[in-house]
Amino acid sequence: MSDRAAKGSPTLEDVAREAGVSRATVSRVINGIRNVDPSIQDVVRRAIATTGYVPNRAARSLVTRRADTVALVVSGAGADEGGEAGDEDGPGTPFRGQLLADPFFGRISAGVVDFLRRRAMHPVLMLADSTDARKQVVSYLRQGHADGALLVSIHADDPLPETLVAAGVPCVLFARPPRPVPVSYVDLAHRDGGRLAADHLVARGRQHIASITGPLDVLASQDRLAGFRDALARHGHPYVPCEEGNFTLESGERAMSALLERHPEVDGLFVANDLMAQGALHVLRERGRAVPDDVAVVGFDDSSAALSCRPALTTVRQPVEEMAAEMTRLLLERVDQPGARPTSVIFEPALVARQSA
Amino acid sequence: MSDRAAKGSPTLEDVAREAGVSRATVSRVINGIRNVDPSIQDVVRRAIATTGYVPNRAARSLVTRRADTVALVVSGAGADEGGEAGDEDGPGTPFRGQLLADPFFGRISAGVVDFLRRRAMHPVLMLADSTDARKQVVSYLRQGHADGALLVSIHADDPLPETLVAAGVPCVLFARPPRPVPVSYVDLAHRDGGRLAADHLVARGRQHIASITGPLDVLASQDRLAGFRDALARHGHPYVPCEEGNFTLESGERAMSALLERHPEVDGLFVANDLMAQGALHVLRERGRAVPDDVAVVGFDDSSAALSCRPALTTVRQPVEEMAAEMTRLLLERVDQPGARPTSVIFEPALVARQSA
DNA sequence: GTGAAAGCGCTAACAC
DNA sequence: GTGTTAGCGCTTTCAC
Repeated sequence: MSDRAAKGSPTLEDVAREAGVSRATVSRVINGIRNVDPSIQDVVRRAIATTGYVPNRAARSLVTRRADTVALVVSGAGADEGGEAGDEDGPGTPFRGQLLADPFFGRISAGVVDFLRRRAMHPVLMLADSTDARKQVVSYLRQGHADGALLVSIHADDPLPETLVAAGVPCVLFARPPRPVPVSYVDLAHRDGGRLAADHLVARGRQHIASITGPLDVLASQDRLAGFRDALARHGHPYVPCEEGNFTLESGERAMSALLERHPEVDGLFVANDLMAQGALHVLRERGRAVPDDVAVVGFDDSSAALSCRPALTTVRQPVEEMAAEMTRLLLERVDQPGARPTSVIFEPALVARQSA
Repeated sequence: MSDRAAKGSPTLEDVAREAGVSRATVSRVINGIRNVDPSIQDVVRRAIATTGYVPNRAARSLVTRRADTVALVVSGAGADEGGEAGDEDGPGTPFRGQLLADPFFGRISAGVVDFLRRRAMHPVLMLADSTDARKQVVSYLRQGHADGALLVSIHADDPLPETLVAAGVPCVLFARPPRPVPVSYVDLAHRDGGRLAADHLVARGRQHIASITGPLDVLASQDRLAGFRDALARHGHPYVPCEEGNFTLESGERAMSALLERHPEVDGLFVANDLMAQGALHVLRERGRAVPDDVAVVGFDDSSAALSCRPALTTVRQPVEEMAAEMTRLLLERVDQPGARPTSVIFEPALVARQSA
């Protein structure tokens, strides 16, 4: 209601004068410090209301040395082209927006935003997809505009985690870093996810089980496959035909075609993410293989793609929003106690049974 | 490299001492103000390098009264449940993350981030999906943490545009507000989009043309339909069977079923967004109607859904990233000259021909 | 062309 | 329990 465009918004001083107390007292009331007489609290609160006072963040930050803001950094390697973020905008179109347009990242943001706003905080969105952009991120953080960084790394060879840690910036990663870095992270028990998929396919009576994996230089892909293989071995399946994809729909189609060529007998399939699974479904339909009757398909992520497929995808759910919330909690904790040693929190996946398997 | 965790990072004072000049001079060099002897500039720059100085944003903001940050606000009405943001996470699951997980919103973020970072700025992400959250947004902006707001409104009855304008917060909307508000916005020429779809279907020789519309309380839906109808009328089609959806996949399926029931003769279809079109495709396939031979389908948006469909969707492309970039440009302009009167910038859609029509 | 000095609005010792 | 006071690090007149 009050006019922000006016000469100047009211300051602590104004409120203090109005209330007939000192700035310090007003400050105490605002910051919820006890030691203030209830009746005076009332007077102050009334003065705040009548003046329309709003604290100035810059002034506060200057003295508290806190921005009360965190950065949400989506980070790739030198070039572009997303991995898990492989929601392509067109064949061969290395579209810049790719990373952010990925619903997977959207789920992360959702978890972060939802957690932060309870603390009246909000994330600053940053894209670090080039050397330059990475420098910008570091400089931005060093300027103190944010108290720390939530880092979602797309590429295995992303240098940002190390850079940030070296610069002394508090940060928490969304997944275990490929190279060991003394930093906190949240992650999924990807192996367990693979096991879940294997158990489900076996329970469905599948005999010829194969997999379309993610890029094998990504830890998550390796782990999903390893868990899947181990569980199958335990069920008496010593060998799992595999085809490597890169998390995009097109790569799922390619991998499915290749797999069908080499192993036409396949009747059970684990695909390392939903988007590739959707591609696999396309190819199976073209080839006249019924899903789930001829081939049972299990995806991974439980993304929106899983729901928009027909048949709807049975898939391994990552609790991405919860993971993101926990990542945020860890960061805030770390900002409060910069000394503490890094921790990790691992989440369990769950199988979501739909029509495809 | 320098240790941020150390006692305190270097200040202007430190640099000044190192360079043997005054704070003012260092400040001038940093802010690129002339009137500084080139040789002294060099000395200062060297001092900056050796001290590892980084300006403190809070201190700067305090005196410039600029945050050099903008807010990107995704705003719904009281409850949740997205319109254009209808990328549902499950039938009947009013998932909070919905809005942010929508690739449409992702494209907007991408455009915004991409534009801002050239100015070394980054957006603060805020979700305003409840009365409380809306208050938080206003308060946050009034605290001066951001210089203005980019507003992406999902619902027709969103009160935020008016609130923000009334509070004197510079802002720019992503689409024309339903109720007249003196505020700048960018938008698409939705009517032209409808016309594009109509012309294309007619050119493909379709005789029985129908439409699945978006929610008709949304201006964009109305305009897309109006443009579509007008163009068809010009081609001698006086009547267009319609079914209303709500931008979700499921609603597309429902609408398609209803349409097929009432108008089995349909051979051409315009769907107001790609996600509903994907749903329509599912139903058509179930019913044994070949696309595009039996029924030609044109979508809207050119989202990732259009590419993940089979057949791939012919659709009307919105240049969302460019629109978002322009929206950002308008906001920055407005922040610089708060007096200027509002403007609007309307973008033209383009037909992207793929397999479905 | 450069320096000195006055704040920006707030918090946090420290006195009382 | 409350007021006084000293800055936080920066920009920006205003002298020189």
